Amino acid sequence: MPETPRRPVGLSGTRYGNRPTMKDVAARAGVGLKTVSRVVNGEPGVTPETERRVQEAIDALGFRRNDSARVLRKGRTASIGLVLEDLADPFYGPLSRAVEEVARAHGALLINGSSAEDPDREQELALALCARRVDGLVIIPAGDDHRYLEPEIKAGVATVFVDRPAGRIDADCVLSDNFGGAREGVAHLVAHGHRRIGFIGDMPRIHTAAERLRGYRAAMEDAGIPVEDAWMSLGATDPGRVRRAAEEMLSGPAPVTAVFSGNNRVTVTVIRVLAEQARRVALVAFDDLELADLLQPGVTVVAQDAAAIGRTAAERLFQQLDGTLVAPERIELPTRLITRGSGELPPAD
Amino acid sequence: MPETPRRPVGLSGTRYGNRPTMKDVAARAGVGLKTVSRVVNGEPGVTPETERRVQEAIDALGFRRNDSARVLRKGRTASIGLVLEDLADPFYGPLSRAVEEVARAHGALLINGSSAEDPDREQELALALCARRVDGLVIIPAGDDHRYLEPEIKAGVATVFVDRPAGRIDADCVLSDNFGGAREGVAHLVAHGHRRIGFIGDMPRIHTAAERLRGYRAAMEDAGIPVEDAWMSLGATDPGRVRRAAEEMLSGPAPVTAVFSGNNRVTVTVIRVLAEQARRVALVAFDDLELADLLQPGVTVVAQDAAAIGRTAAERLFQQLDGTLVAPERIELPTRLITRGSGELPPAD
DNA sequence: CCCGCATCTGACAACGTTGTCCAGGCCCTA
DNA sequence: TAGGGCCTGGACAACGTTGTCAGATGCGGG
Repeated sequence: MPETPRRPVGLSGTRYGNRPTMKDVAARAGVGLKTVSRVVNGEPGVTPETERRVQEAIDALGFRRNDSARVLRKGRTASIGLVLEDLADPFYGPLSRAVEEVARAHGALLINGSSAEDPDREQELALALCARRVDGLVIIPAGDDHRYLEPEIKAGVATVFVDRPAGRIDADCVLSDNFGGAREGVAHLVAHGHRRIGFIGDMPRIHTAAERLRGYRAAMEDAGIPVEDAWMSLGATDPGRVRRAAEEMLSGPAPVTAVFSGNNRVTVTVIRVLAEQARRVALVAFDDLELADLLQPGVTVVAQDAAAIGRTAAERLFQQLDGTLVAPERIELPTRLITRGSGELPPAD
Repeated sequence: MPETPRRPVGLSGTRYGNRPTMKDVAARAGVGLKTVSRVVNGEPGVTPETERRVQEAIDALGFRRNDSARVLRKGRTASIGLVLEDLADPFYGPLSRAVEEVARAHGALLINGSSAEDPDREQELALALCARRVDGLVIIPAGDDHRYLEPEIKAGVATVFVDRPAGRIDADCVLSDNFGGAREGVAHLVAHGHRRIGFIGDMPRIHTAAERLRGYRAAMEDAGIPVEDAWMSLGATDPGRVRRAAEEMLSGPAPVTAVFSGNNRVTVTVIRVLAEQARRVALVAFDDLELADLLQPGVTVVAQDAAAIGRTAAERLFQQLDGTLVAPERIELPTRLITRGSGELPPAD
């Protein structure tokens, strides 16, 4: 994605086009303004004859109700905002879709934006959405301080954090069991005889990355294996860096015999590197991949259910709006270990 | 994605929360309404001292400008709508992200919705977006009649169709060269000695599917190969159907020796089926896949550049809004044949 | 024939912002 | 010191809709 010049989110320029309003319709139909409103909204108390005249005028003028004005009057926008990291990431597509589906079921539209993992951009987006008066906000946090949302939440904007917890405020959040999933995945490798197990993850300032790392450490400790620094790579997930990290831990006198990959972006690079190795290196990856079962060997993964996460978050959001909920809660969804071969390879010393 | 109950897109319920308005800020700062507006919008003509007082009041009250009201007044929403088929589809993620990026560069937000390939839902969504007075609309059509948009376009809503052309109206559209790409892909198989080549595509009522089929036929005709009905499957792309179709054309006395797969959903199933076959069957697939190069053999694909398509469409949309454009145009973006092995397999008769 | 009631309709204010325009105060100059 | 111009600030209308409320109309019964 190319860097595009930034311009503050806001309005500019002049009015485009000229649309008929209810007033125009009323004039044409020879009725009052409110009668048009009644017809448009299907309210009772309009004679069939009057309704027909109004409907005709509507059709003739191509009138369409202006929901902006409606929003202003009613105070609700019937739209929710979704701030995520990158819509192009295969993990967020299904998540976003699930949120949209729930929103749709509640008659709401979805506005979304990508933070590109930039806390400032996350804040800018979230506040822009609040300025639009979205009824609720689903946020996949990039930053770790969300106090800027306090006035919004106080003002009634329903808010659910997803994938990573909110920072420095008390709010609903829906997470995967990153710790448990990673621990299970690494334990799986241990169970297949591995002791020198590498971990390649994202920057630990990202909650999921930190939790998965913690899971890795826990599993190793459970197995009584002291972890060596050379086995861990915690940093950016660009292919170059991951490749170097992988190659490094696969070389030397005591190379790792298995790798635990911390997320889907890391995984694709790791798979490439492993495919180039002479010896077979075991792999368990966090996040599922579309063709994981067709590779040789199939990739054993710790799968998150992105759709379930999105659905849960959105449902909770609307529960907040319904007033069903009282206290913020932290919901952790389980992960699922799917064995396909790569995680069951024995150590090749 | 589970089917969710439908509810018409619209507003309901009562106002949530109570937010401070400019009036409140003005009262607290002891200034006039318009002065607050000036400060909020960074307009000139306010003494530093007054500005400070206003800013204090804003911070104290947690005021945030209500963009709904602003929209109503200014007539522009600084938001564009994107109607696509399914956000969870890996082809649309990058496309959506590219549109968002361009929108962001123009200070606009992106509202998007999935049509789920349902024409009614497409229309419902598009009109809901128009009611929100989006400045522009990027549509990946599900239906083939878009006359319902005529009043909107006349009223000044910029509109660009993507991936498939508009139906029965004259509008900008940005497409891949589906015909050329498919023709090239099939010709590639012919060049490697194949004559019995299967085609598994989507329903021909979908423009891209029809074009790719046309490309297939053209390439076969170029090669002087009469196409047999048994070699073609044109229907839904659910795994079951695709699997049956593939297995059918791979059996019998004169099975196909190569398959051209019409889109990414078809491809994943076809790959599975081919992997189960005793003999090696060549494959060229329309649409690239994330791990295509890591499979055995690597999958030869005709790749579309989803990001470029999205970017082009969005840029054209904003050109419409700038008044730079005059007549609707049809833009076709080239595809790219990427050889990775599966398309270069010789026929195994 | 008139009253009461039910039904239908429309005038008007309000939502929160921005654009227009004018008032008042200040400073500078004659 | 009076007059003119400039700068700051505010009153008011307007954007297009919906909620409130009261007026108009029609009909049946007393």
